[in-house]
Amino acid sequence: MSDKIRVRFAPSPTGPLHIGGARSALFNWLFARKRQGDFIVRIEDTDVERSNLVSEEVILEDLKWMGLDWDEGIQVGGEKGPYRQRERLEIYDSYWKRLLEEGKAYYCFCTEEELEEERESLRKKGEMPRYLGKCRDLTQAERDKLREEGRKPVVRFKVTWGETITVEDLIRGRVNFESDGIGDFILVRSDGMPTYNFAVVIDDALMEITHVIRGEEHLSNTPRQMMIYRALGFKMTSFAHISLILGEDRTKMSKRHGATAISQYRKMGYLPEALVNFLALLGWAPEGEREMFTLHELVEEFSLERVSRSAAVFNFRKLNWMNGEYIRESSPERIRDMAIPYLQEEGLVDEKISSQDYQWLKEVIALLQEQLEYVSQVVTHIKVFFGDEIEELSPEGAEMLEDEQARQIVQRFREECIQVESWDKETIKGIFKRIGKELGAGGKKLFQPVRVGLTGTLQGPDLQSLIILLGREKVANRLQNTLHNLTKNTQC
RNA sequence: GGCCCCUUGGUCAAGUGGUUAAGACACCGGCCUUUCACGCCGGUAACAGGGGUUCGAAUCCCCUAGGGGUCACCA
Repeated sequence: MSDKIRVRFAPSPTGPLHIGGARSALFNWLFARKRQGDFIVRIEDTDVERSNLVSEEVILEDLKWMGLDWDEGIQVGGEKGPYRQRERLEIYDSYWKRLLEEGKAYYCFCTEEELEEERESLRKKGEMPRYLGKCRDLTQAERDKLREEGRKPVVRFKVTWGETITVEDLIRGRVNFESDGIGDFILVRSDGMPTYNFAVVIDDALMEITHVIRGEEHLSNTPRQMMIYRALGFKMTSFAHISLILGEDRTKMSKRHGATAISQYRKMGYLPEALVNFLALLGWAPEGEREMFTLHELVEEFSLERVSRSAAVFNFRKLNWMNGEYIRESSPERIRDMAIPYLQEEGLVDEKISSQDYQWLKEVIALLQEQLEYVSQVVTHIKVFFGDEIEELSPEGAEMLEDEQARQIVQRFREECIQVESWDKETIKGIFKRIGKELGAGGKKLFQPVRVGLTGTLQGPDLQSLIILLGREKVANRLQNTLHNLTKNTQC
């Protein structure tokens, strides 16, 4: 045994990996990597009703997608396994039996109704609803009798009253709790399954976890867990409770605030490094003013001391900005490859892409990528590159083409396009030059009519690049169609 | 309701007794550009309130208010 730091991420596989869990995992991972410690992933699946293997898979995939790896745990193994709580049942058994023998725990036969009644009356008195220990002093005979009646007992921890439990939290400092406010809590359910508070202690202690870094919602559970550590004579771990992530209405982030699952961001085409960078900045701040960091750089910068105590609102706009930054820095090839599935889904490109189209797409993406916030947006931006007709003539565009000269420019531009021998930037430039000279137009007056004729709007990607990538045929067809529709409309 | 945590601009946040109270997103303005976007430059905007302590408080203490979490045979 060494003084090596060991931290863990212990999700319960009852759904996808959420923003909050992802950030907890990230902070644990960063802490481990920074301090050359071990990062362990354990599955907390004692909730038989809700746990499922699919969720487990999804969570693990999302962690990997974020770039997090683990030294020990599920899938990779290790000496302190197994790493799925359902496979550790015998281990828990030995510990709760020991507590029972030492008189530190006891069987409780109370029914759900009895408990609810007790809670309700305490609530009415303005006290903390909790179990007051009714079954603490049951005799063996009484227990046998209740068992014969068919009651299935739970095992409760016997809380010592009149005690102050102090959590030395690495982020929050000292936090005191009175044991009188904590009722005898359940260690083992009537079906023999350990509860979270019990299993988590056994696992953290046996896996020699040195630092428990988790969400603030666990802070009030900590005194219970500390009591178990003590009762069993385990070495206490350090605790660090990170603040919650809130939605825009300042309540705990949930589905109604928008996308909360990591997989949703992945599906929308967010880059993992952007999401990770953004998450790192929620509740933690680096030393300088820089805020773009790779995972590797985050490891260098990270420290628990700079984790903030207050809750943070998840700001989608900033995430989008940051993701856009990462998209702009990415190679067109990468963004293209990410974009293809969305384009296929829209039917814009074939399932099987020719190498020519593949190349073409790269150039199109290179033009588009600066305005993307996330990759799936590509399907709307890329529409201008498809079809022989413009999607829709905008009012501003229509107004522009009311001008006689503008229409002439479009007409002439089309004619030149058809006649010209080659199809490259120089050629297109030459056409514009010629027409400009011929009709005495330049700048906006020269370029915008063509843009409108080609796209229907006043804005879009660089015009010359657009023309090249559209190809001669589409350019000619679109301009003709636009002109045709225009005259048709004016005649009516 | 009891217990616990939190409180710097709309949002993320720096700040740890003396600062013109950083920076980023968003917003507004300007520049660049054939347009949009990108980029660049600039601007609006904050210490929840009240008491102390101190020569001096965003920073330390107390109270109030507000927000959040938690009180399960869920984690």
